[in-house]
Amino acid sequence: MKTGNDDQAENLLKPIQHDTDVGKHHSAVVRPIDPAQLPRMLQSAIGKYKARFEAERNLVWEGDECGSILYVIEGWLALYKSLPDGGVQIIDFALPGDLVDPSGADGVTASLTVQAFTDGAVAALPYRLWERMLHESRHLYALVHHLDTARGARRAERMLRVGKGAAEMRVAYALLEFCIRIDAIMDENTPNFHIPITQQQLGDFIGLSSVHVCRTMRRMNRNGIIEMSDHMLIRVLDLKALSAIAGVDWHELKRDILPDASNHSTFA
Amino acid sequence: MKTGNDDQAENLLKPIQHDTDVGKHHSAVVRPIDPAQLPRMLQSAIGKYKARFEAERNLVWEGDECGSILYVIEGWLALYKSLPDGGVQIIDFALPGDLVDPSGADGVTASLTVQAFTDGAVAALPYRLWERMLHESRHLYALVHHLDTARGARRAERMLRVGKGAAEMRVAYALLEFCIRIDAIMDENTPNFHIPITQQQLGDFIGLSSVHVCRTMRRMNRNGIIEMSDHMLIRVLDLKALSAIAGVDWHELKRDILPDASNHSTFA
DNA sequence: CGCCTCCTTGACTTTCATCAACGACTGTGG
DNA sequence: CCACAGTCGTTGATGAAAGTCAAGGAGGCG
Repeated sequence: MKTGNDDQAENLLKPIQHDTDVGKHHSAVVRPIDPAQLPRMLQSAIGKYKARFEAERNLVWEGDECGSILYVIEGWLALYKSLPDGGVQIIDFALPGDLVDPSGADGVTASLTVQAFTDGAVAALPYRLWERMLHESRHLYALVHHLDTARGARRAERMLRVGKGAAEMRVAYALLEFCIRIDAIMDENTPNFHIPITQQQLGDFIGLSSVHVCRTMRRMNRNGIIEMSDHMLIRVLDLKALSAIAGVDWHELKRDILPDASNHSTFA
Repeated sequence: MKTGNDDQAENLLKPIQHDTDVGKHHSAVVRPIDPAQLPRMLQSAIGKYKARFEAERNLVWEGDECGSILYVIEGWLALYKSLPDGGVQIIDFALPGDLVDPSGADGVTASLTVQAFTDGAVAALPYRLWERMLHESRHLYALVHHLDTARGARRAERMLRVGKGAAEMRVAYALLEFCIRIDAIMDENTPNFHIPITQQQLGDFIGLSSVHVCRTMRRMNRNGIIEMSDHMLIRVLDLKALSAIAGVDWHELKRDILPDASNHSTFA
């Protein structure tokens, strides 16, 4: 970006921090920030507000009123927006353990559509209840904030590639993102996972046509980087090459986008 | 997206809501959610942690450790990420009154770079302090959540257009987003505003080359839709046409992305 | 005045979308 | 068990949209 003073510039934040208050990042964690604890913490609310859904069902429509947070218990949800001309962009996927707040700035109107890509179940927690729960449990609040941060980083990472990356990079990145999020089975470092989406939908996720997604994946296949079978059962043969194409370092990416107990330093 | 049952499908959420708890969206607002109150609420913290910066200064670097939230007091900040090959994507701009949390999922590593585009000032509030403040004031928490939601909707709206929109749409949308965010002076419904960025940077914001941004804006100019002068002093002559190109309804867009006292229904 | 950054325009190239056709597979109903 | 329709993935041909390269012009600033 703007150049000319990168050398002389210091991280502005460092000098600002008043060490008495900051406490740096000492590792004295009070309670671990582990999203896996969410289901236990939400147990009673989940019991009360649980609802099953079927694949292809829309749970929320862009523009509708919406009074609840969704906690995904099981299944894949797609969050998407559409253009007047019919174009669709999937903003994000919500996987089990994720929270979805569809509302926009007014707090009641959904700013995107939430569609089920598989059968599954959610707990639809009313905003009022949710706000109360967050306020009553600092630990819950910390967990949720952790998920928020991870989601933000994930979307930013994708926006970078949709905005500035070529088709290969977009596809490679998307595969790695899935890979990390679903914690793919690593068989001798060759991730192996299934994603319940079509190439068309993958295209809607990364801003490509289905045809171009197909071509790109085939090329990666021919180059021995990935293997596909049976409707998006992916096997990453060459994780290094795929990461290189995606412009990603596997560990850095995990650190940035994976909400996980082993991946959080807290200041609390 | 997937079709075939849109007609029969109901908004899943409605039946789930237990009305006793939901309370719908009754307009009995306890305290208005007004971001303009933030400076007052943060007064003492701002006083303690305020720091000035100059244009082109980087406040945070992607990958660095980072222990503070930034509250923007004055000036424009750009949040961007870069690719190994040098490509840059501006994820968002932070304007006065906005909050910036640069950290990724691990809570301490910045997932993006924060650069000043103008002179200005921030308050860099240490995470610990920030968390405590949020927990102690439900009202502050609600305000911050309001800002979060607006930011999310704003980024989703942009992602939709970067992913699926042509150059004209991306440019038109970006202009409208600026227009709304800076609350442009409306002279007989012709917004008039200055954005402190070059065409190159506008391109980095919406995934276009500077050359193409230029061409696109010139075309809009020739068509009598906008007027440009003096390095990005923009005058929107035909707001309707610009909105149509952007695929946006002015009021809906405001409702979705503008954090504002007049634009929030609360459940509290 | 000269330098520098930014905008502007033209010429050319590359990438990707679109259109179209076909094969593989799935489930369905006869 | 076999047509069948439907969806999805695959491939080729073609065209449009946007990137790149290059050169010039306008304004700001020392």
